[in-house]
Parts: sequence; structure tokens; C-alpha cells
Amino acid sequence: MKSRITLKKIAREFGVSISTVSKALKDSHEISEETRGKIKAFADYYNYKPNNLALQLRNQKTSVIGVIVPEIVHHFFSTVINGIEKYATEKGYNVMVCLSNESYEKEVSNMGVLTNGSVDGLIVSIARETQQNQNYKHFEAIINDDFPLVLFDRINDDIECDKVIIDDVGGAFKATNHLIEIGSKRIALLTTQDFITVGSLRKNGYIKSLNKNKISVDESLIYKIDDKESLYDQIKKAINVSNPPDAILAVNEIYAAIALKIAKESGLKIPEDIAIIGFTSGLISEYTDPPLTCVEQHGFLMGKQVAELLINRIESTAPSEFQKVVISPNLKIRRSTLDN
Amino acid sequence: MKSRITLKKIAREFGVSISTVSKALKDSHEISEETRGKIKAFADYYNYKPNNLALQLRNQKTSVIGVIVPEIVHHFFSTVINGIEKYATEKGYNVMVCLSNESYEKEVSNMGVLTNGSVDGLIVSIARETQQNQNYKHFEAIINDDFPLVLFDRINDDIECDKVIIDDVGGAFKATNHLIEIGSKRIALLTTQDFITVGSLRKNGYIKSLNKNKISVDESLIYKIDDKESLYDQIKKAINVSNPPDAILAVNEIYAAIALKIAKESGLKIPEDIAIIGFTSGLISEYTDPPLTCVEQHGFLMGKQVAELLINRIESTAPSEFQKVVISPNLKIRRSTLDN
DNA sequence: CAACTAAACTCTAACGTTTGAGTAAAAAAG
DNA sequence: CTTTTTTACTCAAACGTTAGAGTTTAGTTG
Repeated sequence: MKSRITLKKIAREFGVSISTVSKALKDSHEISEETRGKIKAFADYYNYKPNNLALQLRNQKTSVIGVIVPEIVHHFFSTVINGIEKYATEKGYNVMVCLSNESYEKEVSNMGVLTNGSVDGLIVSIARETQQNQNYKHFEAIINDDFPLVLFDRINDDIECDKVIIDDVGGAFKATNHLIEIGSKRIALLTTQDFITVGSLRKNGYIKSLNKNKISVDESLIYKIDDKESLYDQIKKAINVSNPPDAILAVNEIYAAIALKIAKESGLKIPEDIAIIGFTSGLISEYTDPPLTCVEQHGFLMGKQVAELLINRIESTAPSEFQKVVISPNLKIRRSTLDN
Repeated sequence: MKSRITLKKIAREFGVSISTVSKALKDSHEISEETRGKIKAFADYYNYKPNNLALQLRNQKTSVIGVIVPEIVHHFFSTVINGIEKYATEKGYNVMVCLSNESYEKEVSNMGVLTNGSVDGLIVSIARETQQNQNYKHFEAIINDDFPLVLFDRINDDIECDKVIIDDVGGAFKATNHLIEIGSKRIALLTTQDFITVGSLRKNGYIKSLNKNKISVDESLIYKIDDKESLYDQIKKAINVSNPPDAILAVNEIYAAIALKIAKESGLKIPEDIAIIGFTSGLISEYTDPPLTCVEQHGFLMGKQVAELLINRIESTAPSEFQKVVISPNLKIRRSTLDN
């Protein structure tokens, strides 16, 4: 790669000092019309652009936001990133995306790299392994430095920073209420293992709705799916039983789509024999047959919120209280719970 | 944000010079055991980490790869990014993702920002608007500087750099051959407008297969879908006709899923009355009923390839010929083309 | 005891930029 | 013709780091 033209090279070309060139390019009145003109023409011709690193170092400001997410091939996360990028660009920031790949170690190393001057602030959704280990030392380190940080979706309440979450309890509550309204009595829950916070929150919403509707919680209807084994086999066990449930609430889209598939294969009619609701993150729910009713998570809005909180934190000088923004999901009713 | 500790501050603390500190932390024999010890302990206590910007400026190397894609909420692109990130991390690089949002202007500005020192190399998939305008000046600029650049998927042959593409012609050829083999005679093509290169390449593959199988090309069976209008209405016009096609090849997953939905609504049996194949990028095809046969694009592999080419280019000193890597897609046969 | 060597530092330049302070020469003012 | 002002510059420091060259002091050698 050819090295780019710098102020120094232009200065040498005209036998002037570097600061003369810098000022000339900034149209400073300190430099004569004539000198300004020739320097600008030359710089233009050689396509001079100030070096970002040098500017960032001098200004102690990168105008870059770091984002660390567990995965990127995931509709919800990529939608959030899209929202972050949109808001960040409007405000003159670039976005640097890193993946933790659900690994504690990668999360730590990514945070280490990004916080050493590369970015002005950080947005993180915590890796599964970190949530499992409950090891948040790497967060404490940057919190102590008052490094701008916003957590979203996969958060931890002990970390003192701005946060944005979906109202998972409310979403599951709404969904369960809807199932009860359409007459379901035995609602199975397909959830994740307990350490996944969103999974357990959604379970709480499910239980809250049952309680409110005076339906006793039947633990045998709650299935904790392990993502490392065959989803298909595990979900089959929830449906192919002697006394199958009359409704299913799945904490994500894939579980719901698989449940739908299995139910159909078992000859069950949807929603007559079994109604199904999932939490959406993608487009699958729209194209299944029947299309799936789902809890919509508003990832784009979430991204904008997250970016807004972070940029405010970066740009404000006065310290202010940390905020926790809760985004209410809404229920998108489709034919998997409603005949038309 | 509290300012981080620097060599200068440590130097001041012990009344030594900055270089003493720098060397002490690097365990240089030039510094006495005693001084080294206390400096290292102090640095450790205050969690000293060298500032990246300063290192990058000094070393003229950022170890960051820039990626510019048209969208991120898109299974194919996010999968490619995943592959890039995987390989880049292995090689000690970070990834900075920017979105062109299909806009020429954003592509130009993103490239401008990233190439001014922020990254060591750039990976781009060209925005729709840029392909439409045929304006590639911004690429020429960085090509002239020998700035490391790799294009993927949405490429332009006039830009001299490394490239990675899917064999779109071959994929569509395979898919069309398969349809003909199962007895389809009137195969409709749901494609994009001509300026989208992948769309027109897939059309070429379709035509190539018809020619090879001695089926005349019926232009009235080729539908150029405009992404800005209602996909549903446009695709309906391809199916709800007096003499409907007996097969559909769609150049992406959404078109295929919508076609499937419309065909079912119209009372057509799949695949008996109408067989359907799409190019996949996501998970939809797996969960439709029947599941869709599709051309699989290997985005992750593509990402690794792209990153490998770029990092080789960055790290090699000797100039070498530009490569064009072609990845062969494969046909995943599901029930939308085959009874079971 | 002069000359040399080793130890343990410091200095300086470099990466590329900005900006306030300093300076020399020319022009204007008194 | 001296003083002041203006013009058009250059200098120096700063951001944080590294690495080779230079310096000081003490100890060793012949």
C-alpha cells in the first residue's frame, strides 16, 4: 500500500512548516491568500485527508462506538445493531462490532481491546457463558473508570450502568393471557435453562398470568430446552404425549416453529387442537402455515434507545443517574391462535 | 470518564523518564531489577494497558478490518460477517462494520472514513444505488493507493482487486435442471431488476439450463420484482393467471416463501401443481409447509475466504495477482420439489 | 590512575495532527 | 524616523507510545 500524503509531505513540497499547511487547509486568515491557494490545490490534487488516528489521539475522541453481541447471525441482534448504527451515524459516530460468540473469554478480550482507546463507549449484550459463571469483573473494571457503557437485553442488575431491556415478563404475560382468553387450559411452556435471564423472566410472566387467571402451575408442562442437544427431539417430548397440551408458549421463534411442525406431523390441528405463540426475532413466523402469533421485540427501536443512552453518556460532562429503559413488546396475533 | 493511566503518569510518580517506564514494562535488561519491579507492580495495580491509538499511529498498523455491507438485518450478510469475524479474530484482527444501507452516498462516506487510517483493509459488498449509477470513482481512489480491498457477492469486474462470489449462474442452472428433471415444463422466474448483478446472473443460469434442455425461453414467464412495491401483489401476478406455471425459481428466499403462500391460497398443490425453489439466505425455507428446496449460499465459508484474501493482501509485501474466488452453491432438496 | 566497560538511566525522533505563543519583516501611524 | 500594528509565517507542545542513540556514574582492568 502506498503511503498517503501527509501535512509533512505537503510542507516539504512548498518549503513551509507543517503548521502553515495545516492552517492553510483550514482557511486560516493567518496564511496569505496565495499560499493558501496553492497548498489547497496541491492537497486537493493528491487527495489529502487528515489521518484519523492522529486526530483521534490528539482530540482524545474516536467517534466510534463499540458493540459486543453474542451472535450476529440472529435476527434480533442484527436488528438491534441496525438501530444502533442508524442513530450513531446521525450523530457522527461509527460502529465497531465484535462478537463474543457466547464465550466469557472472548467477551473479556474484546472489551479489553475496545476500551484501550479504540472507542468512546461500549454497548454490550452479555454472553451466555458469562451469565452462567456470574463473573462480571471485567465490567467492574470499566465501571470504575466511568467508561461509558450501556447493556441491553442480556443484562445484569449488579452492573451499574445504563440499560435497555424488553419487558419479558409483560410479553409472556400478555401472550399467556391471550391463550387463556381463547380457551386454552393446559399451556405448555418451552423455555431455556434457568441461567438465561430472558428465559426465566418469560417463565415468570407465564406463571404470573396463570396465577392471575387462577390456573395452577403444572411443572410437568414446563420444558427447559437445552440448546446443545437436538431441539426437535426435546420438543417432541412436549407434544407427543398421551395427554398433549392445548397450547404452547415458546420463548423464541425457532422453538415455536419446530413445535408447529411437530404438532402438524402429529395430526394436530392448529389452533383448534393446539394453539402456539412464540417470541419473534425473525421472519419465520410470518411464513409458517399457519403463520405464528408472536411477541414482537422491537429490536430496531431498542438499538436506537441504546445508542441514544450511550451517546448522551459520552457527550455529557455532568454525571447523571443511570437509566433503565424498558421496551414493551406487543402481541402480533396471527392464525396459530385465531381462526379466521 | 476518568482518564486512564499512561506511561507519563507512572514516570512522574517515580521521578523517572517515560522510556524507563516503557522499557521496565517490557522487561528490558536496561532497567534495574528493582526499578522494573516497582514500576510493574504500580502499573499492574492501576491496570495499565497501552493506548491502542498511540500504538496504531506509531506502528502504522491498526489490526482492524473494515466491512461495508448494504444491510445487516439479512441472513446472508450477517453470516458472511460472522465468517469474516471468525477468521479475523484468529489472525488477531478486529472487525469494524459499517452499513451503506444500499445508498451510494453512505458507501462513499463510510469508505472515506475507514480508509483514513482507521483500518488496514476493507471488505465491501456494493450498494444497490452504486450498482445502479455505475459510479465507482470512490473505489478507483483507494485502488490507486494500493489500499487492500476485497469485494464479495455484489462485485464489479472493472474494479481491480480480490473478489469472492457465489457461482450464481451455476446455482440457478442446477436449480432449473432439477425442476426440469422432475418434469416441469413452464418454469417462471422471479428475479430482481437488471442492475442487481446477482439477479441477472441467476437469470442467465436459468436461461442456460432452458437452452441446454431445449426449452424455449418464454419472456412472459420472467418477472422482475421491484423491491420498493408490494412483493405480494407482484408475485400474485405470476401465479394467479389463467395458465399458471408448473414451477417457480425465485432468486431469493422471501420471493420463494411468498410464492409458496400465494400458491397455497390459490388452491395449488405443492409440488404436484407447482414446484418451488428459492435461493436461501435464512431459515424461512426450513419452516414453511412444505419446506422449500433451495440453493444454499455458504455465507460463512464466503466470509472466511474474503477475510483470508484480505489479510494475505495486508500482510504480504510483494504484490501478487488479484484473485477471484468462486464458491459453488449446492442444491438442498426439500419437499417443495419432491414428494416423499 | 588513566582508560575502558557495564549498568541504569535519559534524550530524541518518529507516527500525524492542531493550536496558542512567538518572531521577523513590512506597512502604517504618529 | 521611531514606534506600533499588521501580515505571514514558524516553533513548540500535546495526544501516548517505542526504540535507538546518548549520558552519567560506578566499577573494573591493565
